[in-house]
Amino acid sequence: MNKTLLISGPTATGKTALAVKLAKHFSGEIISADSRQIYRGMDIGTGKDHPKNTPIHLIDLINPDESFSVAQYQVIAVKLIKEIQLRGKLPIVVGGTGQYLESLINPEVKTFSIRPNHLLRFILNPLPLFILQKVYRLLDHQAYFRLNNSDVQNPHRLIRKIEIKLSLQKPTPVNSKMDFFHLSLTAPNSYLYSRIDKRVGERLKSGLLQEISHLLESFSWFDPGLNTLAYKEFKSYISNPDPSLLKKAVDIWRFDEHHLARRQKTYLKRLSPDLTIDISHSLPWVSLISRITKWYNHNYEYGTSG
RNA sequence: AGGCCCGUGGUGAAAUGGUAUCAUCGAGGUCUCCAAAACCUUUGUUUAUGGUUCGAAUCCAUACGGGCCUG
Repeated sequence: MNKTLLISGPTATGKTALAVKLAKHFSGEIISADSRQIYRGMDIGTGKDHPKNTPIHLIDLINPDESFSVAQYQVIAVKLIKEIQLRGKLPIVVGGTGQYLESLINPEVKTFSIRPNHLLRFILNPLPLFILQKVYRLLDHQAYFRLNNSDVQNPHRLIRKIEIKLSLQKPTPVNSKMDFFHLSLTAPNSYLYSRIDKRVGERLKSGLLQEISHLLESFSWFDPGLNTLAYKEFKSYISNPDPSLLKKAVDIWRFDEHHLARRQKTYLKRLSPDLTIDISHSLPWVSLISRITKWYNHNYEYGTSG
């Protein structure tokens, strides 16, 4: 049994609620693929509004002053998926972090195994873009000219590419062969935006600002966790609680959420889901269940290329 | 009603009479260790009608819209 159900979708599409229902129906266990819900204590802003009686794996893994990466996620998630499958249950991966999902769908890519070189990053970080371009061009002339217009101007991506090029490690892929069913939720932008705006108001009311103040007792704005939507926008307001700054912060937060939803949509489109459901229409529950059941019961032992 | 200001993309601003620019929103995209990150591309503008001028967002007139002051 190597079946794994994937539920993706931009923010505010109700992925978790659907996952909980499907977990009951198929006797599954939920695994989060969310790069922000891994932070402990960041609950309201990242939307950890999960039902208490349903356990969710891979949330609350680290403190806001620690950093985490896809490479780590990939290793932990693959291991966990296998464990759940051995227990005879269906792993249901739920999340909106496209890169995390992609690391499970395409595990054969090897560069994740090349570890970060913090000294190198420290040296390269302050350098201007054109120097980074020059360095990478010297290291790998052909690859440099194959870069697209977006990547060639992206310092982070250039630094990572230089790091890989200079690494002495031998790249090794993660071993994982799985049968995924990728269900993706979506909706028109205007529909998502109004849901987001409503949710923003609710999160403020449920005490987001108190959560931020509480976090700041132990952590700082420089910590990676606090550089997150729903938190970073309040930096200036927290240091100077002026009502006009609050309104500004909330507006920017809303726009950041809209922007996020759009980027998530483009990323998830690229992953070509097996089934995409528009949540602005009513959910076709019966046909959805039968579709998943069909996949779940189908045996791939012979006759398919895998 | 009179007087004085002001009208530039959806929003906020810039432009000695000389190619209307920038930010933001909006839209599309890139992607295998910051990914809720970082980066790229892009639609859209001088309130209207006249006038002066080789040339008007800019100067003038009128209308319309807004603000402030006075009654």
